[in-house]
Amino acid sequence: MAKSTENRPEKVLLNISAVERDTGLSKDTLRIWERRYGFPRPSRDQNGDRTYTREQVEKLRLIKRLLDKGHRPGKIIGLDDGELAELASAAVTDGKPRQDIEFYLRLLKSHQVRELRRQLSQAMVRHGLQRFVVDTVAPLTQTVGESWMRGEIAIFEEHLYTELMQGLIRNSITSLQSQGNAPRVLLTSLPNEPHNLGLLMVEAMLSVENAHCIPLGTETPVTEIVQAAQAHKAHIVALSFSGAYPEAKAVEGLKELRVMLPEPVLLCAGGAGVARIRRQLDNIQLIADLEKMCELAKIW
Amino acid sequence: MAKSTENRPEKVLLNISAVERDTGLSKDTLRIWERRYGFPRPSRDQNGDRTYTREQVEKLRLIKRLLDKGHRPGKIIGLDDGELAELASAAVTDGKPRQDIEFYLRLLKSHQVRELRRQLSQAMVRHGLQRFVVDTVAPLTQTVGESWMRGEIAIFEEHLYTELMQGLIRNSITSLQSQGNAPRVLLTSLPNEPHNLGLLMVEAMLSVENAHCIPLGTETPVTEIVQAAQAHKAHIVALSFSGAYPEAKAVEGLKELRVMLPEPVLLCAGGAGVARIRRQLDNIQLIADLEKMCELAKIW
DNA sequence: TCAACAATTTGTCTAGGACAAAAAAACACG
DNA sequence: CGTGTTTTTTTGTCCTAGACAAATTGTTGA
Repeated sequence: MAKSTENRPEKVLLNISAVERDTGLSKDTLRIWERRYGFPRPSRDQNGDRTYTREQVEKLRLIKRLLDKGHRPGKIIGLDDGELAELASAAVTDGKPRQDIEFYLRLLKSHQVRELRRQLSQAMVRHGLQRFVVDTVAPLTQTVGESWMRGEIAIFEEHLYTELMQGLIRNSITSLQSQGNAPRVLLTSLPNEPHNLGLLMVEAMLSVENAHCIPLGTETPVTEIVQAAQAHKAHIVALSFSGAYPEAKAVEGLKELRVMLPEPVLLCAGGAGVARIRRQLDNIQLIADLEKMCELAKIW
Repeated sequence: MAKSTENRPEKVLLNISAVERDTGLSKDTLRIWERRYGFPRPSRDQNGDRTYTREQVEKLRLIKRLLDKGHRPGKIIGLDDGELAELASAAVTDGKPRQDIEFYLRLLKSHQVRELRRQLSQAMVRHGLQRFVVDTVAPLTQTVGESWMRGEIAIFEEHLYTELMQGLIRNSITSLQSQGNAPRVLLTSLPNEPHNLGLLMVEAMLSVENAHCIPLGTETPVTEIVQAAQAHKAHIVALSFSGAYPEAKAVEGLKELRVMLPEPVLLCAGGAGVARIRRQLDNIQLIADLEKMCELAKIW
């Protein structure tokens, strides 16, 4: 049955299944890359099964991230580590540097989690939830993502950041319960879109505006979203798409949802994944930034 | 490239990739089941690719759940829907029915989210966080899962429940900050294990015991876990596995992690996914229930 | 400048064979 | 009658290698 990983004490080698798990690249893709581009070229164990080194997996992860940014496999899989790193750095946003953001990032990098939480918590109180989300959480999240790509912070640090931030925002939201004649907003993402932070930011913004949010978490199938909208008599359905989400899939999913949702329900989509979409979609609101979402809710 | 799901308005058929995603059964497994047992026998599209019906996917999901419960493929693939439903019902926990759990479940089914939150919140205050987690959250979560299996609640209702419960627990945790000489516990799950509720329960239990929890969220690659443990000088690394996680993968991942972690770090694994594992693993603590985890932390 | 068409790139699907690990069954022994 | 030990069966994952549609890029013509 399971062809388990061989545990050589010195050199830990991974089988194809483990690499799929750690990189998000399917076994089929790994095999065909090897056939076409000659990388990765794993050695074989005594059964003839592929065994990948740590270095190969690291490089694969970087490549995956660059693919998400729009690069093409054929162009970047032959590049050596230095050239890849260069590409990763090239993608940096050119906006003016923000001192506070840099400060938070330093705290994250030096693993001072408590201090980071304390500082962020203070900032939240000082500026109010909405400004905090727009001016701090959003840019900081983007900066963290970019730093990760440049290899300046590790995945686990990004995880830790996400978890910490979720805790902070969730905590403020619970104290905000909508009252009176509030619009009901269903919040979720489509399958294969696991990022929750964007949704949480929207929820925070809307909760301040006294909207009644119904968060379904991430990765809800289309049919289920429709059922949920019906069951909770939602006025608005809002979806989030991260930059890694394929544009075509997003459009496809949104159209499908629009057809299945009752006419009067407002369908919104936001996040870096829809910022790229140029053409208009009938009866679908593409939200450029968080504040626009609030205006929509206010109109109700 | 991507052979995307065909969206015929009338009959929605799924390709093998979508079925893998929705059932958790690998493509290889789906194909070999078809070859060996004759189920599922999908029809083919114009390209000769397998196309599965909703009914087939439903049955596969049920079978998957039964496998996780300990049944064997050869014995149960072949049974018709009625016999499977019978098995599923037979698998229901035989403990005495709990009135409160049933009550919460009714609230969830009737979409009275606010009332559900209010009631749960009250129960938490009344019994304290630890008892609440052990006596209410754990069994309720299990019941919700079982209800889903029997088709009694929808996926979106399960999503809503998870989201609500996460909010509740996270909220209580934030007020608990460890002090003094506390053991540092790293909490996360391996890639392909997205369930966060179990981790959150553990975090709640441990936080009450004044442990210093470092939650990394879900799906952290093995190498990152190792780095994180080092960076935060963790005394304990705790992983969570849901029932759907393949046993072989769990064992494989744990062994790999054990090899790479420094000797003195205690490695623990809990959740329904490890409850099945019988044989002992060297230097790996398999945790049967939440309270055991606390005892381990107390020893520190 | 933009649309239409052609070429290339890329990921996923197919088939069937092989085999190791796990589980079950059969067996031997006290 | 239990309890180790060995065989047999079950089961999932790996392999190779070919095919092809969808996405992307490049080219042509108005």
